[in-house]
Amino acid sequence: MRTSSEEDYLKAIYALSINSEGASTNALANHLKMKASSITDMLKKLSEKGWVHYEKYKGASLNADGTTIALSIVRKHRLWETFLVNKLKFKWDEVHEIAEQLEHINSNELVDRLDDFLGNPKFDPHGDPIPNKDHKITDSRKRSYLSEVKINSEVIIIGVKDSSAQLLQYLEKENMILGKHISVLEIHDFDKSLRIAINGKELNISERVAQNVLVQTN
Amino acid sequence: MRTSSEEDYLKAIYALSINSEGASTNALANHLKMKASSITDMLKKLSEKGWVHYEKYKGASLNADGTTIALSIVRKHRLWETFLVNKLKFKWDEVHEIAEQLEHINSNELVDRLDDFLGNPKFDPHGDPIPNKDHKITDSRKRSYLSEVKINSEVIIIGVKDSSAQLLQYLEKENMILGKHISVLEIHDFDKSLRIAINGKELNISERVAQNVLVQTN
DNA sequence: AATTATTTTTAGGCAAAACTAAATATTTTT
DNA sequence: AAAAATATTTAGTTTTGCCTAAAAATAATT
Repeated sequence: MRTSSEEDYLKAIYALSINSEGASTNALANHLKMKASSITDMLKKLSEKGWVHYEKYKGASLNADGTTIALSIVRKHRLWETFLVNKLKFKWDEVHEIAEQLEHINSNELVDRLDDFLGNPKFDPHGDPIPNKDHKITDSRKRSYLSEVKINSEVIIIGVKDSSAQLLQYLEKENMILGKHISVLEIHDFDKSLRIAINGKELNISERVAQNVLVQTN
Repeated sequence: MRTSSEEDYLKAIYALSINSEGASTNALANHLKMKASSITDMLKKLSEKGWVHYEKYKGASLNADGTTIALSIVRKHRLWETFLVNKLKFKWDEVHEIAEQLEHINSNELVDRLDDFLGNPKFDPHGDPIPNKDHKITDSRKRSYLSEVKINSEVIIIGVKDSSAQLLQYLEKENMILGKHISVLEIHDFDKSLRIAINGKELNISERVAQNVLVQTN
C-alpha cells in the first residue's frame, strides 16, 4: 500500500514531467513546498518501491507502475472536482484544495461509481482530461494557448494553464468560461494584447491572460 | 488543527460513552484495535488539548469541545454514508469503510453543501440520526430493540445496533430493510425467538437478531 | 581552467503515533 | 485481608516524514 505522502510525490513528478523529461530535486521541493533534503529521502524510497527511476544528482522520472499510480490519483482528483462543481455547485476556483484531500480516498469501487454517477465525463471543470478506468488519457483535441492562435481563427475555451484563483476569477468576471467560442480579431503589435470577440461583444485581453487560456483549435 | 488519528479517538470515546458514562482505556484499545499503552498516550494529549476529561486509572470522557468535534465527525460519516447509498447506489453494508476515510475530509463548506445536496436527511442508511449543522442530534422517535417490543405491537425498522456486514446481509436477504413495518405475533418462551409479520408474510427470527434490530414504536 | 554559484546529498535530529515489556494500580476472588 | 487477576501506566523503541546544517557534486561565470 501507499501513503498519502507518497501519492503526492508521484503526482508531483507526473506534473513536472509533462513539460520536461523527468523532475529535478529542486523543482519537486518547490512544487511540494518542502526542503530538497526531504525530496531526496523520498525519491530513494519511491525508487526502492519500484515506482520511480532515480539516479543521484539526475532527478527522477516515473516508470510504468509509477505512472499508473499517478494517473489514478489524477483521475480521482479530476472526478472529485467535477463532482464538486457539477453536483455541489462549487465555483471552479474553490475546488482544488478539497480535491487535494479527496484524491487520497482509497476505493476503486467508489471511483468507478462516482465516474458513472457523473456521466463518465471526459474533462474536468478546468478543461483538463480525466484519465479513464485503465489510467489512460485520450485527449484528441488540438489544443494551444490563446496567445499562439492565428488571427481570425475561431477557437473554443477548453481550460487554463495556471488555475490560480485570481485568473479563474478574472475569467469568470469577463464570462470567459469553458466551452465559449472566441474569434481572434487583432493582435496589437506593441504589447501583444488581443482583441477578441466573445459573447457577441468585443473585448481586449492582455498577452499574460492569453498565455494562460487553453483553447481547442479544430 | 486536528489529526485524523485524534479524530478517531474522539469518535471512539463518543461511541463508548453512549451506553456507559465515559470510556475505559481497555474499552478504547479494543474498539480502536490498538494497545492500551497507545491509548494512555493519546488520552494525555487530548486532555492537554482541552477536548477530553481524563484522570489516571479512571478512563476518559468528552467535554463540550470534544463532544462538538466528535459530533461533527459523526455528522460527516453519516452524510457520506447517505451519499454512497442514495446517490452512488452502494449497499448499506458496503459503505462503512469508505465513510471512515471520507469523514476526515476537512471543509465545512463541503459538508454543508453535501447536506443540502442530499436533501438534509435526518437519518443515515442504517437508521442512525445525523447531527445537524450545529452538531446537535434531535431524534424524537421512540426507539427500542425489536427483542423488547410488546406482543401484537406494530413497529417500523429504523436501524441496527451492530452494523456488521453479516447482520446487514441477513436482513437484506429477509428483506428486513429500513422503513419496513413489522407486527410482532408471538414470542416463543423456550428460546425467545419471535414470529413476526413483515412484507405480507410470517417469519421467524432468533432473539439474537431481534436484539440487534432497532425499531420505532410510536 | 579555475573560481564561484547552485543544486543535491548526507548526517543527524525531531515530533507523531504506534509498539513491547516491565512496573504499578485497581479490582476480584478466595 | 491477603492473594491473584486484571487494568492501566511508564519507559524505552520503531517508523514515517519532515527538518537544519554541513558536505559534496554539478553547473555557470569569469
